Amino acid sequence: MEILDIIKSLSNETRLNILKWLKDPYAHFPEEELSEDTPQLGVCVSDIAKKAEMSIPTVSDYLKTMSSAKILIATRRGQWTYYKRNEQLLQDLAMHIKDVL
Amino acid sequence: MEILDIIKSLSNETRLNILKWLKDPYAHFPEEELSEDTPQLGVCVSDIAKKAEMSIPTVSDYLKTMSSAKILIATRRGQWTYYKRNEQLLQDLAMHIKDVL
DNA sequence: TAGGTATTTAGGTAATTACCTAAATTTGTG
DNA sequence: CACAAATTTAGGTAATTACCTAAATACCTA
Repeated sequence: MEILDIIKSLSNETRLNILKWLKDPYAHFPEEELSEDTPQLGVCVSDIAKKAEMSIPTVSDYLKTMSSAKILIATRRGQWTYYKRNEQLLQDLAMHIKDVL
Repeated sequence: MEILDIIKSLSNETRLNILKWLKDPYAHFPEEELSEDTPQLGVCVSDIAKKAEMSIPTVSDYLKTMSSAKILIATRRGQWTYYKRNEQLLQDLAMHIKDVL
């Protein structure tokens, strides 16, 4: 766990919001963008970009940064890339801050 | 707790190191820089700057940033400003990441 | 009050980050 | 294969952050 990369990937308001939205996609994305696979797969780049009101390339890069830091998990399915949270890493991060930092 | 400011104040390697050094000053600073007051007061700016091998103004600014985010607590004592960790806030941060983020 | 030490503030440059648009790539489909 | 949709990559500019030195301030003590 590269703590500095993880923290850096969280040090931006939009990225932090994305993380929160993905905690409960059903509460934050329109119904027609969700499916039964949403819990397993997460949400695709363009839907997240729309929610963030930012350009797709910017958000694509944010998501890539966050998955490099292992905060998000990417799944390519056809032409779509879905991103979901890495709950395990977030719990590890909390424990690390609690005990190590 | 302004989570974004807290995370930003941790998103730099030197600032992260300072936080760790202050967790146990006796393990990280030379004996002659420590006293019986160290646990209550923390360590002064110039000693931290020396340890970080960076200029005093830079470190002074880092420490100010961190205490604005409430991660550190500053105590002015004569001509010295001592900084110690805010353990409560760090625990709150860990819980916030665990439960809210 | 004078002079010394610790710190902070001001002001600067270099590096990094935050975005964007345009172009390239990947994948599905007729 | 050609074309369309989703994404990524490239390449750019503006804003922010990371440092530094010099100057100003705060506080001590003779």
